[in-house]
Amino acid sequence: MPAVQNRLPTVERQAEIIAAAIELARQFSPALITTGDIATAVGLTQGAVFKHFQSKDAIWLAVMSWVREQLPAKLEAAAAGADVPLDALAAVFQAHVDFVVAHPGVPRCIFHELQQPSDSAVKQEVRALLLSYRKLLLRLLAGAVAQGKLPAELDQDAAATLFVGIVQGLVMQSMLGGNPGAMKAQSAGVFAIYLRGIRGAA
Amino acid sequence: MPAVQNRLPTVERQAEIIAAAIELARQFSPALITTGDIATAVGLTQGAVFKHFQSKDAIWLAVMSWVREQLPAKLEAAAAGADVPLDALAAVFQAHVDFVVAHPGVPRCIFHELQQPSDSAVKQEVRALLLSYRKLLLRLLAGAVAQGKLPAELDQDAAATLFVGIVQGLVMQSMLGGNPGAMKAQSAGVFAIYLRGIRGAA
DNA sequence: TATAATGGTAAGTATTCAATTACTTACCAA
DNA sequence: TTGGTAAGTAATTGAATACTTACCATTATA
Repeated sequence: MPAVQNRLPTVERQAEIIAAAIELARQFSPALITTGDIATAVGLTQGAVFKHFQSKDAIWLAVMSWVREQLPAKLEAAAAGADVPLDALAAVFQAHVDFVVAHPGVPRCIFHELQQPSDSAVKQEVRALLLSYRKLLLRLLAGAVAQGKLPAELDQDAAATLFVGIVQGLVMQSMLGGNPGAMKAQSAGVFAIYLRGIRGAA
Repeated sequence: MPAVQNRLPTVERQAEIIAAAIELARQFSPALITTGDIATAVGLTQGAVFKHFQSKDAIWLAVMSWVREQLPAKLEAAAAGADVPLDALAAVFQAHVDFVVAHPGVPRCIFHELQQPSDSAVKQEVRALLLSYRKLLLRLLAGAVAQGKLPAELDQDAAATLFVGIVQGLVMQSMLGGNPGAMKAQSAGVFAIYLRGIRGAA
């Protein structure tokens, strides 16, 4: 019967819950995060969570929606800030690394969703995210080829796949070590090799 | 009530359980695989599983031990079959892709373990696996540099990180599509870019 | 200022799942 | 044959966990 101090409108509370879920995912596997964990992180009782989300799944869906609204915007902004396509590629790479370092829980959520075999709404959100990522990369790669900065024989599909793979691989290896900050240290050297790879004549 | 037809010694039953767990992980997230699932896959009752493993965790530990005994052997064999270090690198890459295509459940188990933040015995097994992988790669890279096949200025650490990342990235993207076979199609183009990247002058 | 909606609590429900227990059956060596 | 051990079953236990319900306090509004 302690009176409620912090009564918040649903929209704000939802944002808090989403942030808490991402923050929890920094430390724990999303599979192990319970609605109770989220509730205490926000400072509510477990039941109160369901005043703002219909189900636990809806929370993760909202998390992915948040990512899908944040990350592409930052990547596009990074790309837009560069003059030539190759610089844009580097900027996008850096922006992605920065985002992951800032929100280490996000890749864990993505991995977690990818594990589900069924085509849940959440997984479709993830798929749409990676698809738009690929599209951005292909645009930049094609632009560089058009400007003669990359060889015309370049396998652009493979180059895009490799780009995404590099980031994902870095994330994975940083998760192994436990410190997402280590990503930044390795990212420069790794990207340099990538650049040489796509620039070198076929 | 039904008489037991198939009574097996623990060692064989353990092998069956390990195989069943890996096979189940092909379809379902390891987080969702229950001891009951494993039991019915093997054709036992749930309780019987615990005649062969002390805990559920012990099963996943055994799975990773199996991987740690299979995969490095195949990679080493692939490396040994090549004459020059650069061919060995390509062979190792191919062997790894083949292994993952043959056992798609394995990367899922690895991802799942990496999600656990604590230093469980299983995670240490994973860490040891990737460490020995890196060691093999660095050996091959250094060998190629010594023979003048790769530039002396090459950032070998970054090259090893990137190599592992490529495979992991491919796995991840194939999991997204749902068909692990797609990995093979992309692997050649991607590896070609990698090769150019490490071969190109710094 | 009365009232309805909202956001919260506390307690409960149904279910799932790892692990245990009590007991049975197959196998093997003496 | 027999007795011990290993490998199995069926049933149960206890702890989590997602979600619900009954109720209460705050807030906004008519």
